[in-house]
Parts: sequence; C-alpha cells; structure tokens
Amino acid sequence: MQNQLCCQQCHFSQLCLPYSFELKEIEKLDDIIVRKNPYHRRQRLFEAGQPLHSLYAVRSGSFKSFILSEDGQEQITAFHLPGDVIGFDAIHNKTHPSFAEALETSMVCELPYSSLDELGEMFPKLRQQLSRTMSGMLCQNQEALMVLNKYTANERLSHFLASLGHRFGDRGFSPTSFRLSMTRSEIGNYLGLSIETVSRILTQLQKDGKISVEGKLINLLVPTLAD
Amino acid sequence: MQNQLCCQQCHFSQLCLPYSFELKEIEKLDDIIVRKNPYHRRQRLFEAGQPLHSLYAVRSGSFKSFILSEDGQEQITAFHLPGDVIGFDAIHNKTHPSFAEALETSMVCELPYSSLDELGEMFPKLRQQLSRTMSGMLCQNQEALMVLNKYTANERLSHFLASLGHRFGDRGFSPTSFRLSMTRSEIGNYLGLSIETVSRILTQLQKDGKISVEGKLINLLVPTLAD
DNA sequence: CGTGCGGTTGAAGTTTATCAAGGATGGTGG
DNA sequence: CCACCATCCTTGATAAACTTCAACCGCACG
Repeated sequence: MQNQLCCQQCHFSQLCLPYSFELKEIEKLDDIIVRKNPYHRRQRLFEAGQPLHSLYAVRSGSFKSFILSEDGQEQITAFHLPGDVIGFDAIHNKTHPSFAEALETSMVCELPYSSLDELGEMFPKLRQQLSRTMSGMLCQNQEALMVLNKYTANERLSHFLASLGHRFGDRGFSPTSFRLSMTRSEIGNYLGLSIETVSRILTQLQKDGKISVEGKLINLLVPTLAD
Repeated sequence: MQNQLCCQQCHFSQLCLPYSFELKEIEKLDDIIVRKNPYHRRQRLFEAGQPLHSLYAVRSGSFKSFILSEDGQEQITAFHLPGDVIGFDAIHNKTHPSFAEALETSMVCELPYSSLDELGEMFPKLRQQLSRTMSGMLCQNQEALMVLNKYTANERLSHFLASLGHRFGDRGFSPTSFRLSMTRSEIGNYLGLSIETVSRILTQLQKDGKISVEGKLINLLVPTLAD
C-alpha cells in the first residue's frame, strides 16, 4: 500500500471517519480499507437492491446518490464531496435503497461493513463517529426539507451554491470559486426545479452581480452567498 | 415500576429499540428507562439549542419534530407515532437542532443518552438497532425528498394519508380508519402546501370517493390509498 | 462532418399560493 | 349552562411562480 494513500496522509481525514482518532486506531482503520481504482463519470459504486457490502468514503472527485420512484423517475438525494461517506442508508435493510454514481473521475476508499462493525467493537470512538456522521446527515436532510418547502427557486439555488462553497471551503478549496461537477439538470432534479428555471436563475444571479457563471465555473461575488 | 410499563409488556416494543432483543437485554434497557408523566398538547420534550440529554420513545399519543429557519419560520420534519424514537438528530453536535412537541396527550419513555451509550458497549444488538433505526430514518428522508420534488399537491396528500395508514397498521390499529392528531396547517407545513390547498384536496379526494373526511377522522376507501 | 447532449432563452399554460370572507368547533369564565 | 373568544377549517376569486413547449446555440465525440 502506498504511503500517500493512508488515512494519516489524507487531506480530508478530519472530515471523514478518522476524525479525532488516535494513531493506533487510524492504523487499524487503514488495514480494513480497500483503495479502489478510479471511477469514471456515470460509473456506479452500487445500485438499489444490492446487498450492503461496503460503505465508501470519497477520496477525490464527486458522486451523486439517487433513488428511483416506482415509475422510474430519478430523484437525486445528495451530492458527495471528498471526505463524505456514502451508503449509510443501506444499514437499515442491509440492502442499498439508493444508487451512487460518479459525477466525474473519482477515487474512493471502500470500507467493508462487516470489518467496520468488528472494528467498532474495539474502538468506541469509531462507533461514536459513525453515529455522529449519520446524525449529521439527518440534520442535513431536515435543512433540505426546509429549503424545498419554504424557499423560492432563487433562494434554493442561492442556498445550494452557498452550501457547495462552504463545503469546498471546509475541504481547503476556495469557498467562492469552484467548478460544478453536476449538470444543470442534476441541480434541478436535486432542488425540485426544471432545468430551464435553473438556467434562468443562474443568469439572473449573474445579472444581479451576485455570481459569475462560465459554464460549470462559478464565482460567488457577494457575502450573502459566500458566508 | 409498574409491570404494565415494562418494555416486555409494551405493545410497540417490536417497532422500538427492543426489536430482536433477548430477555436479559430488555431488562437492562428497562433499567435505564425513565417513564415520564404525560405530555399535553403543545408541551415540548426539548427545544432547539438544548444539550442532548435523552432520546425519547413514544409510548402513546403523537409528536411533531420541527426546526426554525433564521427568520423564525417553523418547518415540521416528522410526525412521531408510538414506538418511534425521537432525538437522533442531536447526536451530531450533542445539541438538539430541532424541537419536539406533543400533538395530543402523550406518554414517552426517556432514554438517557449516556446510559444508552454505556449499554451499547455491552450489547452489540442495541448498537445495531440504533444504527438500523437511524439508517431507516435516512431512507424515510430520501422518500420525503422525492415526494416534495416530484409529486403534485394531490399526490403528496394521498401519499401522506396512505403512509399514515400504513404506520397505524404496523402498530395494530386500523390502517384505513384513523384520527389525525395534527391540524391541516401542520399537514400543509410538513408537505409544503398551504392550508387552503390541504383543505381543498381533502374535499376533492372525498368527492372522488377515495376517502371520507369528518373533521379529523379519515377513512381510506380505495386500495391505492390503503395499500 | 454530422449527431447528441448540455445549455440558454422566449412564450404560453398550469399549479398552487395568497387574499378575503365566513362557518364550525372547542375551551373558558361568568 | 350558556355566551364568548380563539383557533381551525372551508370555499371562492385573484395572482404569482414555476413548468412546459419550442426553438436555437455550442461543443465534444465518434
């Protein structure tokens, strides 16, 4: 295993599972992690219906999670950046209810769930971190509910961009200048808006001087968005 | 402690934490549980900002969870029926991000989080059950996202009623005939609809012969709703 | 060099919110 | 026991936000 791939060396470990771990614990975690080859755009980590085998921590790139309705419509439920762990929703039935798909060329660390479970037996901190992470996802979902129910299209998109910027900032990237790895269609799907509305509001925000848009490149120009 | 209040005797234990526990484990869980006096309509289990002290299992009655936006708007994030456990969202920051409020006279079992944590040390099944429950809540939230993003007002309300009926059925009540413990306004808040739309669609569904409505009493009349 | 996908923009249409008014219900105090 | 008040609910008319339909541009890729 190459050194640069260890959790200790990983840029995002403080956002990921090893948060607040001792060295010995990190080494144990490193032992169970399977570093995978890169995933390319549209390649899937898993599909709905597959048995839970592993959770996946994003190392680089980005993913979307989505579920399908009975009539086959896609509903994107989250975008995942480096440090995020994907697949917690599968613990309930030991089966993935959702799909996870790469938005661009991306790397992941595979965390076999059975190993994680065993390791949790020994390390209370790992258990706590897993609980904390899942609880945090519940909080995010509550926020998302509010955004969809109470915000206008303009507010939803502004909030989405600000939130993305914030997440990039947490990861050591610029919080105000970034590239969208998802299409307009995927943003609209996630926010409950038509692709046309997303496009229109992006140009509107640009005309208002609040952002600059160049295709997938976004610049947040006002503090209300960059906070 | 009265016998009728033990987990073994509780009608809803198979939906609640003791799911799949051994007798010995249930007894231990019983030891840490604090049975509280009834809560009355509008009384709160906890408020946003309060430190996490306990989780709460609903014994009877019902509760709503909600968060407040920056400008003080309420967003209901869940309705809780007997057997549901409330407060998982507080684990992340050891602080409640949400409020929990009784919709009617209700009983709860208080589960001090520190005791639950200690007990989890000894009983892997308890840990697994906690994980399973939180994971299940993530799945529900994903479903809710789809409902809000893809369904019309009519579909949202139909889905809401069917889902409630299903949940009542799981608890041994009639899945087709029940009393709403929440107001029209609370339903609208949860589903992202105005109170007028909720009212209109309820009468519409009644005219279509799909449900009967008598104030808070609902009857689901067609299999598409009662499934 | 075409073809498909992603994106933008305009015009028309639909759904749902908002505004407004009135009716029903339930709890409280005289 | 009844009158009163607040809250909840219903219904109609109007208005707004967003979707849908349609046309077009640009670019990447086979």
